[in-house]
Amino acid sequence: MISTRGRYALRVLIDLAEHRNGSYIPMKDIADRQDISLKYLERIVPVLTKSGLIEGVHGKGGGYRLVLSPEKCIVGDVLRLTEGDLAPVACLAKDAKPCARAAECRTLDMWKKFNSLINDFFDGITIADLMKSSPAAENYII
Amino acid sequence: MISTRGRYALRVLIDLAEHRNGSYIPMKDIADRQDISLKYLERIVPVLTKSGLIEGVHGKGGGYRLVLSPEKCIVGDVLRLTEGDLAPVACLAKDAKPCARAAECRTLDMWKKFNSLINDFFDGITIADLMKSSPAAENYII
DNA sequence: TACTTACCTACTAGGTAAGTGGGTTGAAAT
DNA sequence: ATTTCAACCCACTTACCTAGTAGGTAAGTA
Repeated sequence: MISTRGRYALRVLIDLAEHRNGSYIPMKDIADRQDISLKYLERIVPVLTKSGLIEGVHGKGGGYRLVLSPEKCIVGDVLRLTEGDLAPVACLAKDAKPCARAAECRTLDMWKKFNSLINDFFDGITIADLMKSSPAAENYII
Repeated sequence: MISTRGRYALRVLIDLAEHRNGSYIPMKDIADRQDISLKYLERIVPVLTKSGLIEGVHGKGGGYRLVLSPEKCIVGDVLRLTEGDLAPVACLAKDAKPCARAAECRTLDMWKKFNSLINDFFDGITIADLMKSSPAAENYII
């Protein structure tokens, strides 16, 4: 289940992309437009700044700006950053302790394939894909 | 994230399938073999009985037995039963209240496609696929 | 009657989600 | 220099969920 952290982060990036004009956009504007608590956004957004996806400047006239173009901004990266992990089961999480039953596990292979499916799906979508009427993964071949 | 409920349920069904000989298998045997708390399994399993996937008989010589053949036992059904829902976002859950922003949401389409991807993936796998060395979704075309 | 096994309800400890409140730091405008 | 604005940081809260455990009852067989 993708939590509000990941979903809100995506909406912030889409908003930044759609209102992109070179200047900085205050998070308060985005919070108002997206109808999300400003305080909560302030807790979510720093991870995007630290990873270099967006940049923020303090003070009057400040705010946030996309660093990458929307075409280069991968949804999978955003979700992995904000959600911590996209692993569908505990044993595939990045901090998981090795499972003693792995060798005999009948389901591990399925979880691994599902894990790849998830990551590949979101790595195939960019913020640019989500702008406008968002055909999104329209061209994802299934 | 698939919780232990869903994962344990699958392991119970695989165990039942692999030890299937017409008689009833006590949950204690499965709990021992799978190294899962019997008490916890007793809380998870009734939903499988109620939905008709397995049947349980009381008393000595009792236990559980698969009703369907492993080939007809769909992993997607098991997970939807035990996890309640496989929806990746709150707004697509079966008890979700309608979202006021749905018409203008740039991400809804992506979540819907992801939702289909998840359900289709698990609906394409049966308990029979998971038995033995479990090539699982080896033949799932991506 | 004794034993076994499914089945049921209530309870608990620990963790996570989704925020809120109250600040501090940094930069621009006055 | 001072005010103003906005990013940034940290502690806290409320509610809910996960992964169990405890203690039974119901139903069937030996």
